Amino acid sequence: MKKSVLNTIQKHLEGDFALEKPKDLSFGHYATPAAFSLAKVHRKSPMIIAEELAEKFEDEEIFTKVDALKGYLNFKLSDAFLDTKATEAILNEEAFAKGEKSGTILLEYVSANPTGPLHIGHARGAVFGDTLYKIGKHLGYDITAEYYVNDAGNQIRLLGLSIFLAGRDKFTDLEVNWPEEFYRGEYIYDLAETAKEKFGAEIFNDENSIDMLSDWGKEQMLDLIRQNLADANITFDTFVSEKALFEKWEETFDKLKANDAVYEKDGKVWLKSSEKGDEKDRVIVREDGRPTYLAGDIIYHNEKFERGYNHYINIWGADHHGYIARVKAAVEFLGYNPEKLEVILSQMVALLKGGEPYKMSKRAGNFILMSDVVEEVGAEALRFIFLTKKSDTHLEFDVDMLKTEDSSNPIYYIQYAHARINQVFEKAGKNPHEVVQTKLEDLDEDAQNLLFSALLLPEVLEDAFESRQLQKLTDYLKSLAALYHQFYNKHKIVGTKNEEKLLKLSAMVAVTLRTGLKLMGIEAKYKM
RNA sequence: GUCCUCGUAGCUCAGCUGGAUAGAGCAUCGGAUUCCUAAUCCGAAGGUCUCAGGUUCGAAUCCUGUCGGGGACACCA
Repeated sequence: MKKSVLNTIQKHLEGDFALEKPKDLSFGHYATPAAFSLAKVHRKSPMIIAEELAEKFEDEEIFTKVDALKGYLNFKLSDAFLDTKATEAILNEEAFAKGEKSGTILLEYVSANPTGPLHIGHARGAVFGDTLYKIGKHLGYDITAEYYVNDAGNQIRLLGLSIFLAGRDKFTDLEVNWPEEFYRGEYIYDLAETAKEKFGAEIFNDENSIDMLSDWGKEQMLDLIRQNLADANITFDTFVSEKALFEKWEETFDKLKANDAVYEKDGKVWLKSSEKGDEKDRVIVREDGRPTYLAGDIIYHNEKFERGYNHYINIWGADHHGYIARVKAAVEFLGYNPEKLEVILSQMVALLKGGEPYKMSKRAGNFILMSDVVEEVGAEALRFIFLTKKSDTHLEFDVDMLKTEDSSNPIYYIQYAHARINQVFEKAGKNPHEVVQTKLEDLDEDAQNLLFSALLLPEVLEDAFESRQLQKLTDYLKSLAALYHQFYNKHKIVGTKNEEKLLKLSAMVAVTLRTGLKLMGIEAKYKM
């Protein structure tokens, strides 16, 4: 819709101009302040320029009215144009708001260490990533959703050790010397219990079983993580193992050396990241020859770029902020364009319950499990609440609020609008396809505004995706639902002389709500 | 200390590539149901957009600074 408008305006207006929403829909559907900037060039008043411009649009069919007001140029779309768009959408719902974008994107998100279940902070990145994925695909991008499994390094051994000690504590009489660092939390004891059933309690007598428990525990945790994700309607295309990637370390290291990216000092190997915008150089191989975590990420990003995507998006926790510069530096040293790598930070989530704050900690046992929250409020409410806020701002919400089934819970508000529409059709004894050929003409202002709003989904989706601000979609759906509720309260539909028109209008609203919800991983309700 | 972020209604937040009278939800108060679901709607009240400068036709929006909250500054992942 916006595209048609832009094309038409371009016929009469040269150069760049901003197309925006008028303050008030009664002014028109679209507006441009172009006359203000032209005023400078032509040394004429913006009012006069706007009026001259308005006249040029008199013969355009998609507009019924183009007028100048206080220097703004306001465009009002014709009923026939809006009707055509609505008819297309209702007849071919699957294609509604689909875009024609092209290009491949590798989207990496969650990538939580397989050392424990997902917590509420992971859930935010997961929901954001999954929704970005769904919307991007709808717009036409070829996107791959990838999970980077950190299955190498200390933390996996720590997992094995933690299980081992928990088993020793629970199933043997041996004394347990708890080290400074280990994984706490009930799930470790659950794992020890399962391990006992599977391997026998005697494994807890032998420290040699720690390695085995590490590998086994990691697999268990990955299964659990996959399950946590699936419970929130989140799936991935690919899982990439850090451990497996280390086979390519020599090869990647040689490439860095060939590109003069590293040097040796104090027995360690350093990446010259400060040459590429990082604060300082970073160690990538320790004195004892073990590569650091950064080395793993360098291999991974080299491998990612070898796969040849057009664009790369990583969704990281906000605590990884300082990590961006060094990874980008590495990418550049590897001979790739670091601008193709985009990092989206997902900020902390503060969870409240009954107004009391929860404190989260990843290592300690008192973090809030994603699965607990999903169980408590449902996957859909969780997804929705995470999507109502920008990913890079702190989010605070109270689980008690999400448990209520009234207007303080925004998802019910939208669902209710959708269910209402279905109810109206039931009362009328018709279905959308029976009324789709009715022409939407001579609508009153309320109906026209509602129709226009329902047709905005394509541009909202594009805006939300390109700006990575998915709250634009939730905001839009909330306001569309509000418009429908208002309309419903004000205008009777069933049994009126405008019944067919208003049913078609309702059907259009339902298509938009349903499509928008679907892209957020939420199924529209037909009855409540 | 350096860097990054945020600061808008009582609360949680939109708005920020400069543009028309700064918005929503919640909470508060008042009202609407013989009529398609009142899980809704209508109305009222609520603001020095942290503060101070600057840029210009125009600043919540951009710049500088200030104060306040949060975060990052590993050979841990």
